[in-house]
Amino acid sequence: MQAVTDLAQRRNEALASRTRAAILRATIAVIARHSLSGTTVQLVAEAAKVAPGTVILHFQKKDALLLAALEQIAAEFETARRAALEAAGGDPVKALEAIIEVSLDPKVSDPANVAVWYAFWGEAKARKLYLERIGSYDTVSQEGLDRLFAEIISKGNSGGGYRHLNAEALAMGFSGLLEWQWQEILVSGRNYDREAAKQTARAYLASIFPQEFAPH
Amino acid sequence: MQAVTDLAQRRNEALASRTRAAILRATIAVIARHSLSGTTVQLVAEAAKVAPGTVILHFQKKDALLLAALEQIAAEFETARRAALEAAGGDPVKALEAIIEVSLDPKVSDPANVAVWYAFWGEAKARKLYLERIGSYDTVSQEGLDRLFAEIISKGNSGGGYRHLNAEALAMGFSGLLEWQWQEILVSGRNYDREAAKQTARAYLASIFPQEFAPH
DNA sequence: AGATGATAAATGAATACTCATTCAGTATCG
DNA sequence: CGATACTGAATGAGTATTCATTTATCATCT
Repeated sequence: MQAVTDLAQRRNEALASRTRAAILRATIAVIARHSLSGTTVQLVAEAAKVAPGTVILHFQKKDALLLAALEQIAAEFETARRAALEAAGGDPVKALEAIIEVSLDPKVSDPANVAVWYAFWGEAKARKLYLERIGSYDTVSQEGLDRLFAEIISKGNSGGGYRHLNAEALAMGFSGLLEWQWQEILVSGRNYDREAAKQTARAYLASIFPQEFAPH
Repeated sequence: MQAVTDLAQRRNEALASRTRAAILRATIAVIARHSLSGTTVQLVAEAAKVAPGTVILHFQKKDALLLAALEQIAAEFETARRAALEAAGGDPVKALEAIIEVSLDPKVSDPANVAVWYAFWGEAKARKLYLERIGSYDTVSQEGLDRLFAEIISKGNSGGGYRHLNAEALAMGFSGLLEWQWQEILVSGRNYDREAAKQTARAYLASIFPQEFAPH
C-alpha cells in the first residue's frame, strides 16, 4: 500500500513540474510583453496553454508566481556569471573578458530577460521582496568586480603605472556600462548589435588597462 | 460680456492650475511609494486632498496623469542638467564636475524622483510612450557626455597622453556609474551618502584624466 | 493484454473583489 | 448671478481566486 502511494506520487511530480516550468516560462514571456501590471493570470494561462485555475493551483497566489519568475531569472544570471568566472580560473583579465561575453550573451541578455529584470526594478521600491532579490544579485556581482579591478591594478604588468587608479570607481563604471547596454537592448530589442557593444566594453577596459587589454 | 467671461476664466485658470499642480505632485509621491501598478486614482486624490473625480476632471484618463508625471520629472532633470552645463561655460572639465553635482543633488536625485524614474523604466517595454520619453532623455544626455569626453581627450593638457582613450566607452562608463549610484539611492533611500558618491564619481574621472581631475 | 479503481492534475464557470470613470448635484468666486 | 471648479456615490469593466467536476495516469487484478 505504501509502495503504491509512493509510485503514484513520483509520476505526478514529474508531470506537475513540467507544467510548473511551462507556466514559469510563460510568465516571463508575458511580463516581457505586458510589463508587471499588465500581466494577468488569464494571459499567463493562455501562454502556457493551461486553465487559469492551474496557474493558481501551482503557485497559490499571483504574487508568488511573479516572485518565482524573478527568482528564476536571477538564478539564471548567477549561474551564467559564476560559470564564466570559474572558466577564467582566477585570472582577472580573463574574468573581465568573460563577464563581457556573459553579459551580452544572446541567451542571458535576451530582450525578454532584460525587460523582466527592469520590470522588477520598477516595482522594487514598493515590494521589499523584489528589492532584496535584485539588490543581493547586484551587490554580489559588484563586490566581485571590485576585487578583479583591484587585482589588476596591484598586480598588473605595467610596472606600477596603475597605482593612481581607483578600483571601486572604475569597477562601478564598468558595471554601469554593462547596465547601460542592457537598457539599450530594452530600447532596440532584437536588432541590437551585440558585437559592437562588446567592442565598446572591451574599449573601456583597454582605455584603463592598455597593457592587459590591448586592442588586439 | 466678453470681458466678464475673460476675467472669470483667468481666475479659474489660476485656481485650476494650482489644483492641477497639487495633483501632479501627489501623483509623483504616490508612484514613489506604491509603484506604478499600485498607484490608484483614489490614492492620488487622497494625497492631493481632492475628490477622485477631480483627478479625472483635470487629466481625463489615469494614463494621461501618469504620462504628465513622467513629463514633469523628465523636464526637471533636463532643466537642471542644462543649467549646470551652461554654468560650466563650455569647459568640459567644469561640465563633468557640474554633472556630478547635479546628478547627486538632493533635490534632483530625491529618492522619490529616482523611484518614479525607475518605475517608468519598468513599464517602458510595454508602453511605447514611456519608452520614447525616457529614451530621448537618455540619448541626449549620453551624446552630450560623449562630446565632453572626446574634447578632454583631444585637447587635454597631458601632451597627447590620452590618445589611446576611447571617449564613447568612457562616457558610457561614466553615465553608467551615475545610474548605478541612483540605483543605490533607490535601495538605501534617505540615508544614502551623497558626498561619498560624489567622491567616487570624481575618483572615476581622476583615474582616467589624472591631469584634469587631480585629487585636489 | 485489457479492464479497474484510486489518486493527483487540470479545468473553467462562478464569486467576490478592486478600481477607473461618470455625472447629477454642490460649492466657490468675482 | 453666472460660470467654472469640485464632489463623491454609483456604475461597470476587469481580474484573482475558489471549488465542484472532469480528465489523465498508472499499479494492480483478471
